[in-house]
Amino acid sequence: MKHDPELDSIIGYQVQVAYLLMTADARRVLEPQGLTPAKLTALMLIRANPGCDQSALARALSINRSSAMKLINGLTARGLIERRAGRNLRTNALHLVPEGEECLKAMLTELRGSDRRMTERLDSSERATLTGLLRKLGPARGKRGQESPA
Amino acid sequence: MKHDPELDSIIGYQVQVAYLLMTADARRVLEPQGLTPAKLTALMLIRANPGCDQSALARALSINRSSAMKLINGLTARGLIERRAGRNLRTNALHLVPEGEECLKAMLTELRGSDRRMTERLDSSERATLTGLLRKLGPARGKRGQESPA
DNA sequence: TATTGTTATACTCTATAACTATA
DNA sequence: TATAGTTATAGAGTATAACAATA
Repeated sequence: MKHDPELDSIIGYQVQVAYLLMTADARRVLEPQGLTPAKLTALMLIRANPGCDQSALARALSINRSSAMKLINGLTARGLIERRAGRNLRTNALHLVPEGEECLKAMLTELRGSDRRMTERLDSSERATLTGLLRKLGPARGKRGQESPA
Repeated sequence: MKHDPELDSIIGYQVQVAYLLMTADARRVLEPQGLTPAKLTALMLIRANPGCDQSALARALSINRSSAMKLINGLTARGLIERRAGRNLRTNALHLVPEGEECLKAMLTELRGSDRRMTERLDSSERATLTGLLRKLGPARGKRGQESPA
């Protein structure tokens, strides 16, 4: 199958190709533990914000409350996190349980290994340049033009 | 919600953040036409390979035949492509219809506009550097180490 | 035998809408 | 009133398994 060269001039397409390449290997190493990048991100957020409630987690993940429910139910059923009593009677406080802490640490080690393999053709200067340029993506803010970052 | 700084050292995470940022705007501009990045990619492949069969398209998109069926059914129902008689009696030949050509051109214009907005903080030298570095991602090949790019 | 298109079925992730208890 | 958690339901997108027709 031929590939349309018109796509090569679209940065977003190049980013997508890179993303699919990187995420495929990340998913491969997380799979034995039944985790996905999204679930790992949730665990990281809970570790960084112990006691957070479900709605805050949902907002941080850009998903809605009911989607977060399924995610949290799954992580709870897997024995990685638990719901404790929250600040008041209508909120839950999310916490990693010890097995969740261990699992997360192990998965981060795997993920770093994957990341190292997938970036081994870049030297440390190139890595810094790449992450710097990636962070400059997104609409220019602060300009007096039309504001859209709603 | 705090964000774990450990993620910042993982290139794959930075790529994912950039991907989500870019794809969100791309989806926004494609949505009025009922298209997604995946559907647009399918249209591009069919345009670049007129008369290709469904299985070849599926392989190019890294999805299986039955997933490709749904995709092709959707694009056909939307009046963008059609199945014609193929090289033999068991293959279909996929082609864009005139409305599909027009729609694709319009969507590519929208997509380039989105891409320009999302990369406006990069000058042309930085864009070239970014795409060059993105293309260097992936496991090193050609080394005499363990071959895994199966 | 292997491949193409197809259908049936199921799983994951996401969403909306509505309900309840609480604030 | 507004918010947190929950449940039911639905829609994409993907997959596997099986089948008929054809190569």
